[in-house]
Amino acid sequence: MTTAGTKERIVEASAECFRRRGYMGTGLKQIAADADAAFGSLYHFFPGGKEELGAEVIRRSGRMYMQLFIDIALEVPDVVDAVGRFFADAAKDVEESGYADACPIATVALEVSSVSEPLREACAEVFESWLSSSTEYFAGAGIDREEAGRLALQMLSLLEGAFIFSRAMRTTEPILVAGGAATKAVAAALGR
Amino acid sequence: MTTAGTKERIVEASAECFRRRGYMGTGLKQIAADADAAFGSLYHFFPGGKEELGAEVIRRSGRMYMQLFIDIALEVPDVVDAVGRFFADAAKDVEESGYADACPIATVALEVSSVSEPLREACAEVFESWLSSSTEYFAGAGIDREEAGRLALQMLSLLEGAFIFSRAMRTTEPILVAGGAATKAVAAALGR
DNA sequence: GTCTATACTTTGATAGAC
DNA sequence: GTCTATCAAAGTATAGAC
Repeated sequence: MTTAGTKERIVEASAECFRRRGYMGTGLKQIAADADAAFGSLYHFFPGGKEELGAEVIRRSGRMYMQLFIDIALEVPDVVDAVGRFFADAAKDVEESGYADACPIATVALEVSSVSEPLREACAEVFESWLSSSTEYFAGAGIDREEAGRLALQMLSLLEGAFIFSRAMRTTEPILVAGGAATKAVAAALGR
Repeated sequence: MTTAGTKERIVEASAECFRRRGYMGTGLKQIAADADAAFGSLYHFFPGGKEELGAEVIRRSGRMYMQLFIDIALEVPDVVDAVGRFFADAAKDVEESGYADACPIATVALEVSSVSEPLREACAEVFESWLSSSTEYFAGAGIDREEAGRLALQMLSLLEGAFIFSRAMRTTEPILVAGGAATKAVAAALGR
C-alpha cells in the first residue's frame, strides 16, 4: 500500500479536470494545484509538457473506463442484463456527480481530433480497444462476429451521444432511453 | 443581397472555429483574424465578450443544423429513407472536411456544460429543439408520441456518438453503422 | 462602426537553487 | 525530486482616436 506518489496524483488530478472541463479548458497550473504538486514536478515527470501528460491521461482513463464494463460483465452473467446495468450505472454516476462525470475522454477527443495528432491517436486507440473488447464480448455470447462489431459500435455511440445530451440538459433520460435501445438491439441480435 | 456584414462574418468565423477546435481552444484574436474584422468590432457587436458571442453562435449553429434535416425531410418523402439520407450525408460531410466538420455544437456542449451556465443553457435549448422537432416528425409519420420521443433521442444519440468515434478514428464507419441502426429502429417503430 | 494601442491575466514552458 | 522565479506568448477585455 503506497501513498499516492506525485506522478500518480498529477495524472489523477488531470483526469478529473479533463473529464469535466476538457483539455483546452484545463491549465497546467490548475493541475499542479489540484494535485498538490510543485509546478516543476509536472515537467519532471512529463518532459513533453501538456501533450505528453494528456496522452498518458487519455490512455489511462480509457483503460479504467473499460474496466467498469468488464467488472459488470463478470458480475452479471446475462449479456442483455449486463448492458442494461452498464447504462443504468452510467446514468447514476452522471446524476450523482451533478452532470459532470460522464465519459472521461469524449470531451478531449472532440477537442483534439483536428488539433493534435498524438492526442487524436491516443483517443483513437482507446476507442478501438473499447470496440474490439465489446465485439469479443458479444461474439462470445454467440452473436455473429460482424453483427457483434456493429452492435458494439451502436452501443457505444448510443452511450456517448446520450452523455452529451444528458450533461447539457441535466437529465438522465437520454442515458436511460439509450440503454433501452441498446438492450433491445442486443436482445434482437440474440434472437430474443 | 448584402455582402456579409462584419457581425455576420464574426459569427460565421466563430462557428467554424468552435466546431473544429472547440470553445476553449478558440481565441478571440483568431476569430477576428479569420473574420477579417478589427478586434474592437468583436466587443462592439458583442459587449458581453466571448460568452455572449458563444451563446449566439450556439443558437445559430443549432438552427442551421436542424435545417439540414428539415431539407432532407421535405425532399425525401419516406421517413426511413430520410433518416438514412441524413446519416449518409453526415458521413460524406465529415469525410470531405477531413474529419473536422461533424456536429457544430457537440464539442462546445461538452466543454461548457460544467463551466458556464449561460452557454450550457444555450446548448440545452438547441438540443431540446432538435428533439422536439424530430419527435413531431416521427409522430407525424404515425408513430406513437412517446415512442417517437424515444426514437428521436435514440437517433440523435447514435449520430452524436458516432461523430466522436468517426473524428478520432478517421473513418466514416461509425456514422454508417449508426445510420443503419437508426433506420432499423424507425422501420421497426413503423411496424415494417 | 472601424481600428489601434494597451492593460491585465493566464498560459505553457524553462532554469536553476535546494 | 521539489520548489521558486521567471519568460515569452496568448488569453480576454477596455479606452479612445478616427
